[in-house]
Amino acid sequence: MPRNKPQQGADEKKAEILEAARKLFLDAGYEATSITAIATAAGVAPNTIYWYFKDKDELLLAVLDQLLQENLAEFMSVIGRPISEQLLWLVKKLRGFSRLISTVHTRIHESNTLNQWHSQFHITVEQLFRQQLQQQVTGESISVEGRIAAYTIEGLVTHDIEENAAQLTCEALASRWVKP
Amino acid sequence: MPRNKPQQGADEKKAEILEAARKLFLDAGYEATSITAIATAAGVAPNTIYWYFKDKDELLLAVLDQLLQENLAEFMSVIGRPISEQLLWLVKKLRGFSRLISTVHTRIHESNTLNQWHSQFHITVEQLFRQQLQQQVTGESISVEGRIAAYTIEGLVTHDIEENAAQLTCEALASRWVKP
DNA sequence: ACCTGAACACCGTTCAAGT
DNA sequence: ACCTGAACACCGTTCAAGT
Repeated sequence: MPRNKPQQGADEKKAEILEAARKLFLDAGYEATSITAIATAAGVAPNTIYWYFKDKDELLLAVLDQLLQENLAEFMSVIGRPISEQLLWLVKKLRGFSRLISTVHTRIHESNTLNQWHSQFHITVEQLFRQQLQQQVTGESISVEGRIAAYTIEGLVTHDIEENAAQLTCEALASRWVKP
Repeated sequence: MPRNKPQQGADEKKAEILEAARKLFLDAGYEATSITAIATAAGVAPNTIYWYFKDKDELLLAVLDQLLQENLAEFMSVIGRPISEQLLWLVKKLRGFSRLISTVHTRIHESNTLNQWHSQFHITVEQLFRQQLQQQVTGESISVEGRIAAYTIEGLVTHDIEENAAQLTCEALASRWVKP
């Protein structure tokens, strides 16, 4: 005997908590954002959050999933352009999440689920690179080139250097892949 | 009128605290290590630590300084070898500190002194690369190549992939810098 | 099913007091 | 100068109790 109206407003509440967490995580960073702060912003008691999310890490995971989904779609639209432009676009885009990216790398060692998410993320990203490098690079070095690109971009993002230097670096990366 | 014996055993105590912190930070990570745990390992009361160090970040800084000094000297001895070997040596060496490296990147946003230390560290490292690339790469791209190398190594270290993949990546990096 | 008040164990840090 | 007991404000999380 199924319930047709399980609860109205419940999913909305969860969305509100997630939205509050997202804003605070991006603005102040994961570490500096307390559960209490999220609860206050969402208009609930702190422990209410634990009805919707297992713990603070699962809240982070939900935010990451949301950000990934949004920006992956956006990235697809830029895929036709020259590779150096794609790379620079990625760097600029990811700059907004640099704090969170560092947090993920740190919390990998404390949260197993976050570790899995991160691995899956890199697999996804490197597959994207692979597709583009397929016609430009000899077979055996594709995975290596993908890694160099991924790590360099990660470095450019998390070490926020000047925009000009980032552009030069992206061009240098792309120039590696022109066919002889 | 100078004191000749300012206090005996005082510097030793500080060294003991530092040693305890270093071991715990490397074994369990900075975040998972409480001041109380360090104090217990050093045989003092938790608040005693604050007589020797301003806060937990300054303790981290002291550990980093110590590790840097030791391993910089060690690195000098490998400087004659082929570049790809140097890179792989670096990766293997830094693997032992990967947790701490991630922590530094995260805490940059919370601690100003740590931020300064990190900037200075990258300047030092890139200067080392620059010296070696000087004879192999055209002048204008030296800083870019140094950055790619530094970030790739950082990625190899913090994403602990298989040793073989790391080696291939180091060789690919080095092969970029052979003179035509 | 959904939400909360109260409590728990812990955290980094401070302060007044001891020697 | 060096060290500590006690306290402070806070943290993420749990639990019994309410609706």
